[in-house]
Amino acid sequence: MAYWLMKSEPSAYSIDDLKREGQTHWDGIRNYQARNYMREMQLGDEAFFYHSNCSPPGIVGMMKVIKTVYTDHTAFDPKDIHFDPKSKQDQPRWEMVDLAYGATFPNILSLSALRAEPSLETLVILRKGNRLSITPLSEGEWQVILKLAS
DNA sequence: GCCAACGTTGGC
DNA sequence: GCCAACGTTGGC
Repeated sequence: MAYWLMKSEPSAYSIDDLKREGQTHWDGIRNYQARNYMREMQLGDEAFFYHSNCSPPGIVGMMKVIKTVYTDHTAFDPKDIHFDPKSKQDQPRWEMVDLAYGATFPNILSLSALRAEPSLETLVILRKGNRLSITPLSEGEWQVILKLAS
């Protein structure tokens, strides 16, 4: 089973939103590498929910993959903020997965705390300027994150 | 295929 | 608001 890191701006969609709704479509991903990672996601995989572009940024909880990748229909909707005219009905360019709420950490695992952990120095989110909104985690990384979060 | 221009992300 | 990083686009 794999572990992932998935970012969202809480002003757009937060862990509290997910907790209230129980599950969600992870739509709006418009980055090829992130999409390709979603294609690798398997049922039962776990994902850490990272709040970005907020104060403080950090990992706030966990989710579980409950539906593997399928067409992101929001790309077809001209009124949707993530509309992409290059994604055609007969040849969709973008995809999404479904995730279920798992847990909210008792304390946010802040970016600064993650940075202070030497064993996480290669964690992709910590690389300055990295735009990837979805990244796979190595076993060493997710184990340390779980330990720090408990 | 190169590369400059441009847009987005996201921490600070 | 600033700015570094970096993905995307398009001319050639």
